[in-house]
Amino acid sequence: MKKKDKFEVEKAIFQEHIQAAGLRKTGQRDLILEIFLSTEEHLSSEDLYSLVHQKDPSVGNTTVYRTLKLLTEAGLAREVRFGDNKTYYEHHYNHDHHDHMICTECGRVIEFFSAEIEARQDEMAGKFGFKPTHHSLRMWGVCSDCQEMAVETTTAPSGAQPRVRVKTAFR
Amino acid sequence: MKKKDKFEVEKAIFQEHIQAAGLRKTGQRDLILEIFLSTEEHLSSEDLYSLVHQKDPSVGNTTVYRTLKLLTEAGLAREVRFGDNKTYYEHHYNHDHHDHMICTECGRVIEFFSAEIEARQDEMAGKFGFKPTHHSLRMWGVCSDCQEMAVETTTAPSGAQPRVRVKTAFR
DNA sequence: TTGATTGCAAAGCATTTGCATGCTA
DNA sequence: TAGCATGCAAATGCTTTGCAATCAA
Repeated sequence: MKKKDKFEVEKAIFQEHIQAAGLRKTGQRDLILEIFLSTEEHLSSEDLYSLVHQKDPSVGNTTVYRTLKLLTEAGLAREVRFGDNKTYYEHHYNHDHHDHMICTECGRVIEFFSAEIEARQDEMAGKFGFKPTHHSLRMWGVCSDCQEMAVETTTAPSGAQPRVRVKTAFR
Repeated sequence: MKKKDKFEVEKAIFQEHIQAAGLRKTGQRDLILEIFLSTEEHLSSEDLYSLVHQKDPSVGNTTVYRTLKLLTEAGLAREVRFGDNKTYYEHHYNHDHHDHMICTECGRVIEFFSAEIEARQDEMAGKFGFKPTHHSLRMWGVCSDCQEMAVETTTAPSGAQPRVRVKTAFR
């Protein structure tokens, strides 16, 4: 049996978006998409550009910007901002909605989700007759690792932590 | 009895901050603070600059930027971003913490507060051993006025709305 | 008098745009 | 072949910085 492409669904979505918009499939777009999908991190355009550049130095900066915008329109990527005046992109397709905690010491980003918070948000919107399309909740502070460092403890990270995906921005 | 300055407390705080940091009181800073305090809106540096410029055309753009930063440090102003890549400033002293709903049609900003959301946030942070210093919750969508416009109703805004302060950004 | 403050112009930075060339459909 | 895509350089837009002149303490 032929081995299936790990990202075939995402690629099909992109393909569909491309065609629906009367655009064209190109080697650059394919490469950028491939690398974006294989990187489970919050990437700035610059980050992605340097990864792409390693594989194919002929690809230009502008194309990465333009393609990221395309991926966002296609619903494959989502823009996020962490306060350093850069736009980061994260996977959007098949990824649950979540919010972010950003460590101001090390730049680590913790993704979390609270159904209760979401519910209260909708409730508040309803009170004002406001129809929300999307939202953004971010908390800045100090992550557990950086707190430990600050007090110079040697205690090993203890016990069962809640499930969390940790990523790093602020390169 | 002498009439008291409406903003004497804020001015005293600024004065104190100025002195504590070994800085100097100047006419420009006084004017900028005065105008900032008298404007109950979300102001970009450019907005504030043009207001200041009307009173005193000799004040420069840069000074407004620098002073807004100073006001933020002094705890009198708070930076907010609504997604148009500008930094807005709102009053911070003696103003309750709140979050924002931003109408993507007209730029109207609705301030709201939910103790429950705040509590859930702290709870989530606690789960991850994260010590939050501040946070930002924003919802984008369509405000009630713009929804009415969209469906071309002539119904007058009905009934008792929750207390809300409405401001406008995106000038 | 000393050193902070100011305004101007220039520089920064992330991102966008104009345009000639290249390439997909 | 038509016209979208690309890469480069230049342009943007907001914000910061360098610097000489000014001004507060």
